[in-house]
Amino acid sequence: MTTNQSKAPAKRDRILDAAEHLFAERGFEGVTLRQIASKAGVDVALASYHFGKKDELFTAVFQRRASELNSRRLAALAEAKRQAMPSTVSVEAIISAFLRPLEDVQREGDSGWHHYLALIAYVNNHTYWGQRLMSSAFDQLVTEFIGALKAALPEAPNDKIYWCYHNLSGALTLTLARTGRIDRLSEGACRSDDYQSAYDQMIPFMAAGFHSVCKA
Amino acid sequence: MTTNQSKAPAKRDRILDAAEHLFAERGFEGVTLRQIASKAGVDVALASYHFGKKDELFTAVFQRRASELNSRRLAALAEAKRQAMPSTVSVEAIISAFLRPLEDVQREGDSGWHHYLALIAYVNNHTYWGQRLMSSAFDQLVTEFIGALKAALPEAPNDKIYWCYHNLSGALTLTLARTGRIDRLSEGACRSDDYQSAYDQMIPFMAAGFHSVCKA
DNA sequence: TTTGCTTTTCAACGCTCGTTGAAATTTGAT
DNA sequence: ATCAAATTTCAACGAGCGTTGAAAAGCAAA
Repeated sequence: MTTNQSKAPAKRDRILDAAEHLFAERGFEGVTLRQIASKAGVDVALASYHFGKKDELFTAVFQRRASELNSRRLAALAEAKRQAMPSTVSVEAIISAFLRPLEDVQREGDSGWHHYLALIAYVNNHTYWGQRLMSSAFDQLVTEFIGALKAALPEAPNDKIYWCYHNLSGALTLTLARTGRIDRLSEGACRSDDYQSAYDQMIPFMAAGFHSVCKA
Repeated sequence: MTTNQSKAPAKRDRILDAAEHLFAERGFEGVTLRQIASKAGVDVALASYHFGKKDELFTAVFQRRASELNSRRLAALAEAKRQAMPSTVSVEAIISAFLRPLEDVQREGDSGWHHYLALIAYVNNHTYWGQRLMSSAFDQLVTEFIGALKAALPEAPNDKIYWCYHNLSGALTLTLARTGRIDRLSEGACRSDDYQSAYDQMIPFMAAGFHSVCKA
């Protein structure tokens, strides 16, 4: 029951990995514990033993990587502030610090991060889970970035900042979902899994949007 | 079996309404046919009689309002083109023609459109349903708007146009999902159901983004 | 090797699911 | 009023669900 240290059983993590993959692909109700256990090579009862109810497993999956992602994004924001010294950091640099860590973990990491980011997309668009999980995992981080944006756009009305962040969050969420729709619409000119191109254009796009809306 | 005309049984439509509401709120697997039938005040077997399998009911719900929405958006685009004559229509006017009809149906209509737009958000972020339903319902319309954007931005690279549309689509999708997240983040300064404010800022935001990315 | 504790499996429970065939009811044309 | 067709309900099916208590296996200290 204590947080296992040196001798962590591998099966517990394999359940988290399998659940991460399947929840991201098919959502909470679209996956059964038996499918998760089967993918993890484990008896179905083991998931209940380690995590309790199904929704507690879902929560555990979601929170597993949240703090590391927050650390990376905060580090990127701090680095942007350091580089901008002594002036204030630009909107473009803030957005870059918000997005590039996602590209990083997706590139370097195993497929776990890949599925985790798709899971964020699922949760962020989901009323029930979004209310419960997004706030506890990411509100503090988002508030930090919003504060930086307010400093970079001192004359912006308060609500405009949040609406602009909403635009950024929505575009990002659709990117993370990787539905393949842009691939079909563009007849192959764009690919859902081409994160670099996605962020290369998204950063100047969103910066221009912020400046356009937040000037008055 | 023929498409019923003058004397349509009301229960068939009540099933569609109930399914629309519940599918939009909880997704395909998050809703049972018994819940739908109960909400419609109807026996559970009636859904199968009218629509066949559960996924055929889902498809019927999604396609019911698609063509009217397409008509409204196409009319708005045609009107924008007419007003711009003899010059070409602006990016901002194109985006407005894409978004404002959504605001219109949500304002005038019964709650059916309200739930339907949330259902679009669900489908658009869903890999399985998105692949199947979005294309058949909306690809033709989107291609029409993309063509207008290409005409308004003649020097824009092809892939940049699609990525910009992707940003627009993502922000719109999160708006339609109405998760309430922006309400909490902004501590009430913004409201998820304030469509007018959402579109008022989204239109200039996206127009500035398009111009910024699609110039080279 | 024994002992105690954690991890894992086994077997089963009570429930709800989507679907269906047949019966009952409603409807509309004659 | 009759009758055939469409609609709606009824009752039940087999399957799969999440969850659980007890048994089995693994493991580390003595």
